[in-house]
Amino acid sequence: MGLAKTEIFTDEQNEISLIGKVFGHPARVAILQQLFKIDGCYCGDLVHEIGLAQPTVSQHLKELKLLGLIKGNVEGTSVCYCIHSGNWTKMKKTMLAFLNQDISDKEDCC
Amino acid sequence: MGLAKTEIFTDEQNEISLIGKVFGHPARVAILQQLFKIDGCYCGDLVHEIGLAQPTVSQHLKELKLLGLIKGNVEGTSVCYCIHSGNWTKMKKTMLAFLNQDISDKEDCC
DNA sequence: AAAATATATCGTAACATTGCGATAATATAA
DNA sequence: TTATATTATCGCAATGTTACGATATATTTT
Repeated sequence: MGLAKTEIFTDEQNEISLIGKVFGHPARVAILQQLFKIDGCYCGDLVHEIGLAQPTVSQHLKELKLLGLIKGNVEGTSVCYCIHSGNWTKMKKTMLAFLNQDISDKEDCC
Repeated sequence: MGLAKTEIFTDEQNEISLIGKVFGHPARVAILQQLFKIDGCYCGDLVHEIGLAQPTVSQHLKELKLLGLIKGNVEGTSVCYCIHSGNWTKMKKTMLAFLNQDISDKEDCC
Protein backbone atom coordinates (compact mmCIF):
# COMPACT_ATOMS: atom_id res chain seq x y z
CA MET A 1 0.00 0.00 0.00
CA GLY A 2 2.81 2.45 0.73
CA LEU A 3 0.44 4.51 2.82
CA ALA A 4 0.97 4.86 6.56
CA LYS A 5 -2.14 4.49 8.70
CA THR A 6 -1.60 7.77 10.50
CA GLU A 7 -5.07 7.81 12.03
CA ILE A 8 -4.23 5.05 14.51
CA PHE A 9 -1.25 6.90 15.96
CA THR A 10 -0.90 9.84 18.30
CA ASP A 11 -0.20 13.35 17.04
CA GLU A 12 3.22 13.16 18.60
CA GLN A 13 4.04 9.90 16.86
CA ASN A 14 2.92 11.30 13.54
CA GLU A 15 4.87 14.49 14.05
CA ILE A 16 8.05 12.65 14.88
CA SER A 17 7.60 10.49 11.81
CA LEU A 18 7.21 13.56 9.61
CA ILE A 19 10.43 14.98 11.01
CA GLY A 20 12.09 11.61 10.49
CA LYS A 21 10.92 11.49 6.91
CA VAL A 22 12.39 14.86 6.06
CA PHE A 23 15.71 13.82 7.59
CA GLY A 24 15.42 10.54 5.72
CA HIS A 25 17.30 11.70 2.66
CA PRO A 26 21.00 12.63 2.66
CA ALA A 27 20.43 15.54 0.26
CA ARG A 28 18.10 17.23 2.73
CA VAL A 29 20.57 16.63 5.53
CA ALA A 30 23.30 18.12 3.37
CA ILE A 31 21.20 21.18 2.55
CA LEU A 32 20.49 21.83 6.22
CA GLN A 33 24.15 21.40 7.15
CA GLN A 34 25.14 23.82 4.41
CA LEU A 35 22.66 26.44 5.63
CA PHE A 36 24.00 26.10 9.15
CA LYS A 37 27.57 26.32 7.91
CA ILE A 38 26.92 29.50 5.96
CA ASP A 39 25.12 30.88 9.01
CA GLY A 40 22.98 33.22 7.00
CA CYS A 41 21.25 33.33 3.71
CA TYR A 42 22.39 31.10 0.95
CA CYS A 43 21.42 32.75 -2.29
CA GLY A 44 23.81 30.77 -4.37
CA ASP A 45 24.30 27.58 -6.09
CA LEU A 46 23.01 24.93 -3.71
CA VAL A 47 22.63 22.76 -6.77
CA HIS A 48 26.37 22.78 -7.36
CA GLU A 49 27.06 22.23 -3.67
CA ILE A 50 24.73 19.23 -3.36
CA GLY A 51 25.50 17.56 -6.66
CA LEU A 52 22.01 16.72 -7.85
CA ALA A 53 20.11 18.24 -10.73
CA GLN A 54 18.43 21.59 -10.20
CA PRO A 55 14.83 20.29 -10.23
CA THR A 56 15.78 17.62 -7.70
CA VAL A 57 17.35 20.10 -5.31
CA SER A 58 14.38 22.40 -5.73
CA GLN A 59 12.09 19.54 -4.74
CA HIS A 60 14.10 18.78 -1.60
CA LEU A 61 14.05 22.47 -0.68
CA LYS A 62 10.29 22.42 -1.07
CA GLU A 63 9.92 19.59 1.42
CA LEU A 64 12.15 21.34 3.93
CA LYS A 65 10.07 24.49 3.48
CA LEU A 66 6.85 22.51 3.85
CA LEU A 67 7.91 21.28 7.27
CA GLY A 68 8.98 24.83 8.08
CA LEU A 69 12.63 24.10 8.75
CA ILE A 70 13.85 26.60 6.16
CA LYS A 71 12.71 29.88 4.71
CA GLY A 72 13.16 31.15 1.19
CA ASN A 73 13.19 34.77 0.17
CA VAL A 74 13.20 36.01 -3.40
CA GLU A 75 16.04 38.41 -4.07
CA GLY A 76 16.31 39.47 -7.65
CA THR A 77 16.45 36.49 -9.93
CA SER A 78 17.60 34.16 -7.21
CA VAL A 79 16.19 32.97 -3.90
CA CYS A 80 17.89 33.20 -0.54
CA TYR A 81 17.47 30.29 1.82
CA CYS A 82 18.11 30.05 5.51
CA ILE A 83 17.18 28.00 8.56
CA HIS A 84 13.89 29.00 10.18
CA SER A 85 15.41 29.17 13.63
CA GLY A 86 12.12 29.30 15.51
CA ASN A 87 10.76 26.22 13.85
CA TRP A 88 14.10 24.46 14.11
CA THR A 89 14.03 25.00 17.86
CA LYS A 90 10.49 23.68 18.11
CA MET A 91 11.38 20.63 16.06
CA LYS A 92 14.44 20.08 18.21
CA LYS A 93 12.32 20.12 21.35
CA THR A 94 10.08 17.41 19.93
CA MET A 95 12.98 15.26 18.85
CA LEU A 96 14.94 15.71 22.07
CA ALA A 97 11.96 14.58 24.12
CA PHE A 98 11.84 11.47 21.99
CA LEU A 99 15.56 10.80 21.95
CA ASN A 100 16.05 11.46 25.64
CA GLN A 101 13.55 8.94 26.89
CA ASP A 102 15.17 7.36 29.91
CA ILE A 103 17.04 4.18 29.50
CA SER A 104 17.07 2.24 32.74
CA ASP A 105 20.46 1.52 34.26
CA LYS A 106 19.90 -2.20 34.46
CA GLU A 107 21.52 -4.40 31.87
CA ASP A 108 19.71 -4.90 28.63
CA CYS A 109 17.38 -7.73 29.51
CA CYS A 110 17.69 -9.66 26.30
CA MET B 1 14.01 6.71 -9.69
CA GLY B 2 13.21 6.32 -6.01
CA LEU B 3 16.85 5.60 -5.29
CA ALA B 4 18.94 8.03 -3.26
CA LYS B 5 22.40 8.75 -4.64
CA THR B 6 24.15 7.94 -1.39
CA GLU B 7 27.59 7.87 -3.00
CA ILE B 8 27.72 11.63 -3.37
CA PHE B 9 27.09 12.32 0.31
CA THR B 10 29.25 12.00 3.40
CA ASP B 11 29.02 9.01 5.73
CA GLU B 12 27.53 11.26 8.37
CA GLN B 13 24.84 12.54 6.03
CA ASN B 14 23.95 9.01 4.98
CA GLU B 15 23.90 7.79 8.57
CA ILE B 16 21.58 10.58 9.67
CA SER B 17 19.30 9.83 6.76
CA LEU B 18 19.12 6.16 7.75
CA ILE B 19 18.16 7.14 11.27
CA GLY B 20 15.62 9.56 9.86
CA LYS B 21 14.15 6.88 7.68
CA VAL B 22 13.61 4.49 10.55
CA PHE B 23 11.90 7.25 12.54
CA GLY B 24 9.91 8.10 9.45
CA HIS B 25 6.99 5.86 10.24
CA PRO B 26 4.65 6.36 13.21
CA ALA B 27 4.44 2.62 13.88
CA ARG B 28 8.17 2.43 14.49
CA VAL B 29 8.02 5.49 16.71
CA ALA B 30 5.16 3.87 18.63
CA ILE B 31 7.09 0.61 19.05
CA LEU B 32 10.10 2.43 20.44
CA GLN B 33 7.97 4.47 22.82
CA GLN B 34 6.28 1.31 24.03
CA LEU B 35 9.62 -0.39 24.67
CA PHE B 36 10.80 2.62 26.64
CA LYS B 37 7.56 2.74 28.59
CA ILE B 38 7.75 -0.90 29.60
CA ASP B 39 11.38 -0.32 30.55
CA GLY B 40 12.35 -3.91 30.01
CA CYS B 41 11.54 -6.73 27.73
CA TYR B 42 8.32 -6.74 25.89
CA CYS B 43 7.45 -10.34 25.17
CA GLY B 44 3.84 -9.66 24.53
CA ASP B 45 1.41 -8.54 22.01
CA LEU B 46 3.00 -5.55 20.33
CA VAL B 47 0.66 -6.28 17.46
CA HIS B 48 -2.36 -5.55 19.62
CA GLU B 49 -0.69 -2.48 21.09
CA ILE B 50 0.22 -0.98 17.73
CA GLY B 51 -2.92 -1.84 15.83
CA LEU B 52 -1.45 -3.14 12.61
CA ALA B 53 -1.44 -6.70 11.33
CA GLN B 54 1.12 -9.09 12.72
CA PRO B 55 3.26 -9.34 9.55
CA THR B 56 3.35 -5.56 9.33
CA VAL B 57 4.52 -5.14 12.91
CA SER B 58 7.07 -7.89 12.38
CA GLN B 59 8.41 -6.00 9.38
CA HIS B 60 8.76 -2.76 11.35
CA LEU B 61 10.51 -4.63 14.14
CA LYS B 62 12.93 -6.02 11.57
CA GLU B 63 13.87 -2.55 10.40
CA LEU B 64 14.43 -1.36 13.94
CA LYS B 65 16.60 -4.42 14.55
CA LEU B 66 18.50 -3.83 11.32
CA LEU B 67 19.53 -0.37 12.47
CA GLY B 68 20.39 -1.90 15.84
CA LEU B 69 18.01 0.16 17.93
CA ILE B 70 16.27 -2.89 19.42
CA LYS B 71 17.18 -6.43 20.34
CA GLY B 72 15.01 -9.51 20.15
CA ASN B 73 15.47 -12.62 22.23
CA VAL B 74 13.56 -15.85 21.71
CA GLU B 75 11.87 -17.02 24.89
CA GLY B 76 9.73 -20.05 24.41
CA THR B 77 7.25 -19.53 21.66
CA SER B 78 7.47 -15.78 21.84
CA VAL B 79 10.20 -13.20 21.37
CA CYS B 80 11.20 -10.55 23.87
CA TYR B 81 12.10 -7.15 22.54
CA CYS B 82 13.90 -4.30 24.19
CA ILE B 83 15.86 -1.17 23.37
CA HIS B 84 19.52 -1.76 22.59
CA SER B 85 20.68 0.91 24.97
CA GLY B 86 24.26 1.06 23.69
CA ASN B 87 23.21 1.61 20.11
CA TRP B 88 20.46 3.99 21.15
CA THR B 89 23.06 6.12 22.90
CA LYS B 90 25.32 6.08 19.85
CA MET B 91 22.43 7.03 17.59
CA LYS B 92 21.47 9.80 19.99
CA LYS B 93 24.96 11.21 19.85
CA THR B 94 24.82 11.40 16.07
CA MET B 95 21.41 13.01 16.07
CA LEU B 96 22.21 15.48 18.84
CA ALA B 97 25.27 16.70 16.97
CA PHE B 98 23.05 17.34 13.99
CA LEU B 99 20.16 18.89 15.89
CA ASN B 100 22.36 21.09 18.06
CA GLN B 101 24.15 22.85 15.24
CA ASP B 102 24.43 26.42 16.37
CA ILE B 103 21.87 28.89 15.29
CA SER B 104 23.30 32.37 15.23
CA ASP B 105 21.64 34.91 17.47
CA LYS B 106 20.98 37.38 14.70
CA GLU B 107 17.54 37.61 13.24
CA ASP B 108 16.62 35.21 10.51
CA CYS B 109 17.97 36.97 7.48
CA CYS B 110 15.14 36.19 5.12
C1' DA C 1 3.10 -37.31 17.22
C1' DA C 2 -0.46 -33.83 16.79
C1' DA C 3 -2.32 -29.55 18.12
C1' DA C 4 -1.61 -25.00 19.69
C1' DT C 5 0.94 -20.68 19.98
C1' DA C 6 3.88 -17.03 18.47
C1' DT C 7 6.75 -14.94 15.18
C1' DA C 8 8.98 -14.58 10.61
C1' DT C 9 8.98 -14.67 5.69
C1' DC C 10 6.89 -14.61 1.01
C1' DG C 11 4.24 -12.59 -2.46
C1' DT C 12 1.89 -8.90 -4.09
C1' DA C 13 -1.13 -4.78 -4.62
C1' DA C 14 -1.39 0.11 -3.73
C1' DC C 15 0.88 4.07 -3.03
C1' DA C 16 5.18 7.09 -2.24
C1' DT C 17 9.79 8.79 -3.33
C1' DT C 18 13.58 10.01 -6.15
C1' DG C 19 15.71 11.97 -10.07
C1' DC C 20 15.80 14.53 -14.09
C1' DG C 21 14.61 16.43 -18.84
C1' DA C 22 11.52 19.70 -20.53
C1' DT C 23 9.28 23.70 -19.71
C1' DA C 24 7.06 27.47 -17.21
C1' DA C 25 7.49 31.47 -14.29
C1' DT C 26 9.83 35.50 -12.66
C1' DA C 27 13.04 39.07 -12.51
C1' DT C 28 17.05 41.62 -14.23
C1' DA C 29 20.02 43.27 -18.07
C1' DA C 30 20.91 44.73 -22.63
C1' DT D 1 11.33 44.21 -26.03
C1' DT D 2 14.41 40.62 -26.26
C1' DA D 3 17.86 38.05 -24.12
C1' DT D 4 19.73 36.15 -19.87
C1' DA D 5 19.60 34.05 -15.41
C1' DT D 6 17.53 31.65 -11.65
C1' DT D 7 14.17 28.90 -9.58
C1' DA D 8 9.79 26.24 -9.71
C1' DT D 9 6.68 22.97 -11.67
C1' DC D 10 5.25 19.15 -14.79
C1' DG D 11 5.52 14.60 -16.40
C1' DC D 12 7.28 10.33 -16.15
C1' DA D 13 10.26 6.17 -15.39
C1' DA D 14 12.61 3.51 -11.91
C1' DT D 15 12.71 2.14 -7.40
C1' DG D 16 11.21 2.01 -2.50
C1' DT D 17 7.64 1.52 1.23
C1' DT D 18 3.59 -0.11 3.47
C1' DA D 19 0.15 -3.37 4.55
C1' DC D 20 -1.60 -7.82 4.84
C1' DG D 21 -3.18 -12.66 3.50
C1' DA D 22 -1.04 -16.94 3.10
C1' DT D 23 2.31 -19.76 4.67
C1' DA D 24 6.61 -21.31 6.86
C1' DT D 25 9.26 -21.91 11.12
C1' DA D 26 10.02 -22.92 15.82
C1' DT D 27 8.67 -24.00 20.42
C1' DT D 28 5.61 -25.69 23.90
C1' DT D 29 1.57 -28.35 25.31
C1' DT D 30 -1.42 -32.26 25.17
